[in-house]
Amino acid sequence: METPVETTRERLLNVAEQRFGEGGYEGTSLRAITVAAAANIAAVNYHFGSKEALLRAAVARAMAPVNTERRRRLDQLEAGGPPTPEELIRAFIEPGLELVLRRGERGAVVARFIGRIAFDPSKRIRELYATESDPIERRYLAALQRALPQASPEAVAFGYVNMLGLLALHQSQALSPTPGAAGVGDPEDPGKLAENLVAFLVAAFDRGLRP
Amino acid sequence: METPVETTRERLLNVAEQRFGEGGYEGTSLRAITVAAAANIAAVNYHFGSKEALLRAAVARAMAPVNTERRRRLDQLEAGGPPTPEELIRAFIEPGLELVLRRGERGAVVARFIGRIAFDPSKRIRELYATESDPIERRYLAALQRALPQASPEAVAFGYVNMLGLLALHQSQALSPTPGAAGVGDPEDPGKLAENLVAFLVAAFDRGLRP
DNA sequence: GCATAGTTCAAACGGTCGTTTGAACTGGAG
DNA sequence: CTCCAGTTCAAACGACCGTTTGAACTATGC
Repeated sequence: METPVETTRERLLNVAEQRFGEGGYEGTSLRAITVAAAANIAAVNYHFGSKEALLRAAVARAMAPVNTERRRRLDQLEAGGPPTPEELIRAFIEPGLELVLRRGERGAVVARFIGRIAFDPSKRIRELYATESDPIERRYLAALQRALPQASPEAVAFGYVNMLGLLALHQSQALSPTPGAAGVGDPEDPGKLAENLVAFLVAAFDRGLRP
Repeated sequence: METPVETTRERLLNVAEQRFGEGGYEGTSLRAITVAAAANIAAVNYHFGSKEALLRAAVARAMAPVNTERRRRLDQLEAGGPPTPEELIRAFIEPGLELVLRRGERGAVVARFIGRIAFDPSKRIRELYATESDPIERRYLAALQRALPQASPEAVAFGYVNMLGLLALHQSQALSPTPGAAGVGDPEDPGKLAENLVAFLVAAFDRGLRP
């Protein structure tokens, strides 16, 4: 087969999601990224325009498969009867965990990167993440509301924020064993983490949302 | 009464928790802090020794009343019969939300700061937060395990991490209206947020932890 | 008044930051 | 071979970073 040579652009994106996920946006310098990517310092501005544009491109590339899978599952669910809360929660959580965690080291790097971005309280980064995942999130919110007609819109939004936050938490802890909290980010069986998280959230949604 | 003049040291701590909470540790410069505190740039190194030491001092000061209140509640609970999961969750969440949110703007600033620190995936900052809250957290973990004897230690730790994460999430969103998720960080009634969060977590702990 | 410990100050230290420049290289099209 | 658009490169830009210095100020005890 032909040799799939990594372009400078791809190497920059790979290293960016590794370093940004590890040290955060402000805590990672372009020089650290370009050195690790075996690229010239000017390459970032040539290919992306700025440091922030590199972040934006990395977020878009990392989120694309997750969003695609979520859309696919949501389509499939809504094609059948009205989905249950559990089905919706599963369709949201699993693409975020399995899809990246099942891909070994590289997948965990992507997960940590996504989690850290989704997590970040900084205004600029929050907006960046929001624009990337806004449309699909609206669909989930609406579907959740239909599945939980007895809950107020505020309660559904509250549950959704919590689901998003917990997913980001466990994503950002990929590659972080956190020995105090055993079994959480168990790299041996990411599916188990997904099951635990889904069960936790289903219980909270079903009985923990005040009307 | 005597005029309670704020010392330079206090002003630095006040501004530090505001700016660190807003822009993160790496994203906030000592110059920005000292200017806002009407102090000389050298004041930080004189009073604290370094930027990181300033962060450490700010974390310690902000967490102290929360930890004290948690200890007090835990003592009180354990003086009576064996506490229920709900009582334990309440004793953990409420000091983190009410104690700071009930104090107006300043309290919200402290909450955001604590939440952001507890939230931060960076190694150095995680360790800093851990040393500050480790002893009391061990007590909570042990008490939770006793209150949930049917759950495995891994499951209890998983629930605990989620509780910690959701508290940090809502703390860090103090001062952030997040219009999409209405009612979440409602500054008008922080007690309501505490109630919602406790109910959410109690349901998850009671029925969402796999054995 | 004077010494002294505590605090503040302007100024500068060496380093690193994101970004820009213009020349050098690359590989395919004409 | 020539040309040229695309890419890489070393070098430098001004700005800002955390930290240090040593002198100046302040207030208290003698």
